[in-house]
Amino acid sequence: MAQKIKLSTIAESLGVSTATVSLALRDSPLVADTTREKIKDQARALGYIYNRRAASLRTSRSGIIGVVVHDIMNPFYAEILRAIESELDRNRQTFILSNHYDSVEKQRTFLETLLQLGSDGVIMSPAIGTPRDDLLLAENNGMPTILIARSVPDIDVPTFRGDDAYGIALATNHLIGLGHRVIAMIGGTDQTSTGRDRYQGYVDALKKAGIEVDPVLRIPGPRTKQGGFEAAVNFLSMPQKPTAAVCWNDLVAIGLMNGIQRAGLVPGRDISVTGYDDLEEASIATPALTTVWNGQSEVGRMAARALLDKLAGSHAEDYLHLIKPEMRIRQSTAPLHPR
Amino acid sequence: MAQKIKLSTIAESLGVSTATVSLALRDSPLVADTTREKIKDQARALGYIYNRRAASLRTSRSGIIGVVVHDIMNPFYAEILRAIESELDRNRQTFILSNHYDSVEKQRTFLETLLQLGSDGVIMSPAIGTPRDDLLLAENNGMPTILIARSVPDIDVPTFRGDDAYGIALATNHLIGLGHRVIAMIGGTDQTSTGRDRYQGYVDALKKAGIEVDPVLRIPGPRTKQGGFEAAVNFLSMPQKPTAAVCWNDLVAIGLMNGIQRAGLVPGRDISVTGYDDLEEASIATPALTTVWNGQSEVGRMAARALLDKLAGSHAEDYLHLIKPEMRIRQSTAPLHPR
DNA sequence: TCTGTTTATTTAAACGCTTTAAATCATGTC
DNA sequence: GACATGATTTAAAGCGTTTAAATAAACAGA
Repeated sequence: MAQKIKLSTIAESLGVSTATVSLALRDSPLVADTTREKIKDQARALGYIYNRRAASLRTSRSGIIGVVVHDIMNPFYAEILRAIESELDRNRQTFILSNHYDSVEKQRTFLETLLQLGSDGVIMSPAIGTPRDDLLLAENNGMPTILIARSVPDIDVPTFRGDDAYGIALATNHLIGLGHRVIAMIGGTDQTSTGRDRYQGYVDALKKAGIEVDPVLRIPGPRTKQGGFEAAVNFLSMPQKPTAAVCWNDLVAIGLMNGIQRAGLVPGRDISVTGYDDLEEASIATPALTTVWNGQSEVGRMAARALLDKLAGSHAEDYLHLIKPEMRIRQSTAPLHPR
Repeated sequence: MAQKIKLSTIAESLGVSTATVSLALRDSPLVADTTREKIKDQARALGYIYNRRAASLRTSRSGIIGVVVHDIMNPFYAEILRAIESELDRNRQTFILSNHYDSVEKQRTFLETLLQLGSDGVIMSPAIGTPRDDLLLAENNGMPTILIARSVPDIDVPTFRGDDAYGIALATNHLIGLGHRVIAMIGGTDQTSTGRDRYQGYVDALKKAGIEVDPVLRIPGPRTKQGGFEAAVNFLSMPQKPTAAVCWNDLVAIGLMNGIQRAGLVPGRDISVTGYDDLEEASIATPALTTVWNGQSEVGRMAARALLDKLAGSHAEDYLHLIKPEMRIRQSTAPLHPR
């Protein structure tokens, strides 16, 4: 790198003004075709690198979109991110990613960073306990915000997520239909809207079937394989002897199945297990996991689309967008075994 | 947002110059304590947001570090990223992430974006087939580069990765020690340095034990669970009747074990399987996976550290840093069964 | 009171780009 | 040849920071 090539370097070498060069490189119709070609060739020849900071300082558009989720390592979010990435890529936006691990502080720090960088907008799955001010921090500073996966009551921010109550009811009804009566619900928390909705979906489905709801059968816990794995002991030693488990998500379900196998039982025969999300992994688990598709790809795609539209100036009127989950029946659930 | 608060807004409201404000906010000893306090209070009161683009335009330091890997959804990279994240966080650097999915074009586009944004440096696990020019694209434009996980021959760029040949030899020797003689190697490619090293480690271990190497026993394939799962059919129908498999990584091993179970056999009893990486998941798989720890956390931490040091001006002399893998023996391997 | 030092603050010039009004050029018409 | 018209090009004013150099203020020593 001999020396920094900038617009003026090109301009001087060609005897035109920087204005012309700037215009030419961005295909403005104001500059003559021949000039444009000459300029583009020269730019290439000199190895010109567009300086976005300078441009963005001038235009106050950065081409950067921030994305915050709980944990990108969690395949559920990873699948959403994949969809966001592909949509943003198509629109030549750079995206900056961060985990908040449900730390409100880490989330705020990240939002502040985005503000400092002049991010054009942000897509976030808010950390548990996010104060209202933080949620609006971006929006109030001119950075449009879209929520995904988790929603916040009474807030006018576009939100995209699966219909949890409906989805869990699908899974619960499936088990009830197979004859199960003692059904536990494993994993997750009741501190998020998602958590409350899911529990509600489970409760409603049981009630509608005339099955009494026993709060002891609700075993909250980490939303990970490890969490499901560790819940197995507790689950198997319950005096109520549940014959089936509705799990918070696929990870918990797979962990639970591993735990059940360790105990010498066969999931999908001795115990029925449902997952939630339908991760890529669900279909190759052993036994293949009966689960509920939670629309990750749709959530990601639609959220990104919504943000891009908003940036382009369009104004949507609806805030909450619920994606309808769908049942995926595989081998981890079976009719209640006569014992 | 009434109107943008900038340095000059604060300056005017306090009757000082913007220079003083700038200095004060960054704790320069050049400004008097009383003035500094006054300024900081005012900044907070007005809700001032530091404009990094402007600062970075001026200083040509952005505080941004780019990170490119094959696929952040792959837990192997995710574990590395976790370590990088925590190291960079500690040093208040923002990081921008991207997958290249082994597309040289996507990788180049990302590198160009980083250059445009004025990224301070880049940590990359180069895509298969990355041309030399691309590898040096960043470096040649003043953006220090660190390579991780994959290395490139004859190139003076600091590289951090596990010692693959040594690690795979560990796994292979472990199986040989258990009495296995027909050992397949499943998954992965021979197009990367990693691939060649791993195959070499496997071959060398076999040779050293006086076992003839049968190239048919090498089944390359995707480095995913799906890949391992699909390889099972092929693996189980081989005329050579392998009794053990050295897998490219844990994902392939877990997929393979799933496939073996589907066929009614029991991994860890009928067939011995080793993984590679020691992902969090390895220990909760059923059976718990015997594998080789590949130092993900170390690779990430050291790579980030090296980049930060380089940015701080220190000059390291060594280029290739090999992390020594370690054997983790669990239940997926067992002494050769008399049949 | 004057000079020299130290401390505190300000001035002014970048950093590299975009944008728009105004200037220049080329062309065609009468 | 004068003039209108349309096509190109350019000058200049920022965008919000940082920083070297200049200035001002305060203080001490003689």
